[in-house]
Amino acid sequence: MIDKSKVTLKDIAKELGISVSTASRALKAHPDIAKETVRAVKELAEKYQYVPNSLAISFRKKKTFNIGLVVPEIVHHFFSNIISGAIATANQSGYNVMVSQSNDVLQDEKAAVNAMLHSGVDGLLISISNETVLGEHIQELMHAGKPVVQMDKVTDHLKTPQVIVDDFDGAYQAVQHLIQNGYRKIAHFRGRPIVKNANQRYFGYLQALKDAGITPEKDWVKHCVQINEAEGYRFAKELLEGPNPPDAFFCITDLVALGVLRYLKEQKIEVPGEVGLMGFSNWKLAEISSPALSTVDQHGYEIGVRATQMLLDSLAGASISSDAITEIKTNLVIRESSGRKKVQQQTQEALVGNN
Amino acid sequence: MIDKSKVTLKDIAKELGISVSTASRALKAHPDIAKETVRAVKELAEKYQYVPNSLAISFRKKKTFNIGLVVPEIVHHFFSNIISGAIATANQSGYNVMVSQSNDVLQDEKAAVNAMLHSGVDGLLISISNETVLGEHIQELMHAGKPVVQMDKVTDHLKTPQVIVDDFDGAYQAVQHLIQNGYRKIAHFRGRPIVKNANQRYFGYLQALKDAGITPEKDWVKHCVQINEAEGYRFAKELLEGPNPPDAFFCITDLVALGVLRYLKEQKIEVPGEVGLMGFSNWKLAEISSPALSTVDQHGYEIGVRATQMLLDSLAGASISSDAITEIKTNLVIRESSGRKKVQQQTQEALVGNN
DNA sequence: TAAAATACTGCAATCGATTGCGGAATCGGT
DNA sequence: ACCGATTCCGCAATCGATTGCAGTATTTTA
Repeated sequence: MIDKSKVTLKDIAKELGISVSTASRALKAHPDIAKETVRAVKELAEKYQYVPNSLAISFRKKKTFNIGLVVPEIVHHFFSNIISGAIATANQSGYNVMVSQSNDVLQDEKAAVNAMLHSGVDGLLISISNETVLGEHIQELMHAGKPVVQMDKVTDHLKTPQVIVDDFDGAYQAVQHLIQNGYRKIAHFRGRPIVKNANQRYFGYLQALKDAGITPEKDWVKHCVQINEAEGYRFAKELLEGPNPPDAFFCITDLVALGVLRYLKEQKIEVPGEVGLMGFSNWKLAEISSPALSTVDQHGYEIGVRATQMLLDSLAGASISSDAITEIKTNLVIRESSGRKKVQQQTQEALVGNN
Repeated sequence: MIDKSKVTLKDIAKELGISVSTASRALKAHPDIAKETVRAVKELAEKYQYVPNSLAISFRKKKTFNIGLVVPEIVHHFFSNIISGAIATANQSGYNVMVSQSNDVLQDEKAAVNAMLHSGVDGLLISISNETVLGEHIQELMHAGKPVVQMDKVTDHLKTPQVIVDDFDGAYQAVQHLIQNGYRKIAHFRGRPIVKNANQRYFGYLQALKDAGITPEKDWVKHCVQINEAEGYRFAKELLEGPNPPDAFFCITDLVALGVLRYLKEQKIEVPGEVGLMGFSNWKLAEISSPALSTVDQHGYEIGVRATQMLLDSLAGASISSDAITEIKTNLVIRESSGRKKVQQQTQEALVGNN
């Protein structure tokens, strides 16, 4: 019942009494081959459902039509979107995608990258772990002639094209939006300083304040150790119970923002109105929460698409300059949590000229 | 700078003035080879960082150490957990995983499965699309001698091992839990009847009612056309505005439950207390919502792990009976939304004997 | 000392498809 | 009838690693 026996060129050649080389050429209608022979070979190939052995092709051409994809976490809205976009794009061009994750652990990332190198991927898409700095393991792969494209979490130590989120601009817009809605005492719960994205968002936050003539308040910037809901809750409580409470929060991620929101709701603080809130990433969570969370969409799917296109182009022979940086613009997703601040006496004048 | 030139056995053999075959045997310390030769070869291999060409090995052994994984959706909490578990398990055994998605479209699934077949995976893990019935494309792969394991969304038309969620029991427990907390008028927003999982959950719901001596009410079972938040909202509104409102909702998925919750909050209906609510799947959403949503965890990661283990075993030569069904038990995640019903006169007697 | 056993090593085929090159057959031209 | 051109096809090498088998030393045994 089992039909392991795949038809090979040899089988076809033998049945037709011709050589394997002729059969091979006939299948691609080489001009050297008589039309009649071509016809006969193609007919038999059709009849036997001949499919060239891809392993043999890979071996000979030194090309597998597989690309590798390594991200810190698969179970993560943003990254799974990247994966989805990458796979869709790769599949369209006849490539398959091998996926692995680093769990933000350098050792795991090395293992994953090595596994991919040895399994013979043609190229690699990677979003590096928080622990990765130099990326020698990735260098090694590049030395083997495999093109690499970095996505989102990148390091400049690797001379590869990058497809990244414009975190700076995303943060800038988010904070600007809060300001335009009347909030001026804006806190920021940021990520770890070794993560470039976290810094960019922080800088965007600062710039937006600066451009609005607002002096940033050191105490309102908190470093999240964990990026989770509890952390948002903790810092919100700390600041709002303190002597100098802010009137808005811009959080590194939606999850943190929802922690803030939980505290605000517990304290029966009106959101929006008394306090404004912005997240980042546009998780499903943000859409469902109540009030619905305003946030910044990073277009993960598109990042996957663009990065894969670059990789495929470079695989197709295009010479992509190794310092090409593609910045994908974010867009503001304005829902409820960032709505207009209720005007009170002491802030009324601050609103003049804004809209 | 680029070092495409990989060292081959031939290089090593030439440098040592021995034959390729000797070099090959030396590397695996074949008893025929003199210790001295073995030493020399291993030393040189080390020096040149010789790595056997995996493409050549694959070609010769007809084995790629790649497995395929096809799910309906990558960007989905449950499936991305499956993927994560599968990859972790496969990697541990030196396998890489090629991932693709069907988008619940049969054509896409066929394309994905064919792509994997042709790229030479050793086996396949699949969660079929809603449109897949017979799965001839998967049959084809099985005929080519590739083992297949089905996960979660399965069809009995394919004679493969299955690793599935015990949806019946999960639903049973969820509904039982609502009953134990005093709810008796329990509605169910179910999924499409062609999806086996949806039916199992429905049957579990019915059984739990029956075992508690509750007669199911036809009108309280609604078929979700889309599995989304709006659908939950819509049906909740319809039932609660109707003449015979239920006092609890068991939903096919957390997302639908959150739609219900939104309506309940809008109507200032107390949750829990007046109305109890259970979701299914344990998305991140459920944890964050307020009140936090009680739900059923499906252990996606473990499903990925178990299915992959079966596939690897069968790849390692173990004969897995083709009708082996591994049912992964769910577990109840009791949070807030299913809390005890407030006792009112007309239902008080119904609670006697329950706890 | 010759024969047999032992210890090493290499030749060549194999996996399946591709391709440079040379050879055979047919045809046309003179 | 002979020679060059054209048409069509196959041999053999190649990719890199593996392995059955045969062959050559070297040592042991009788």
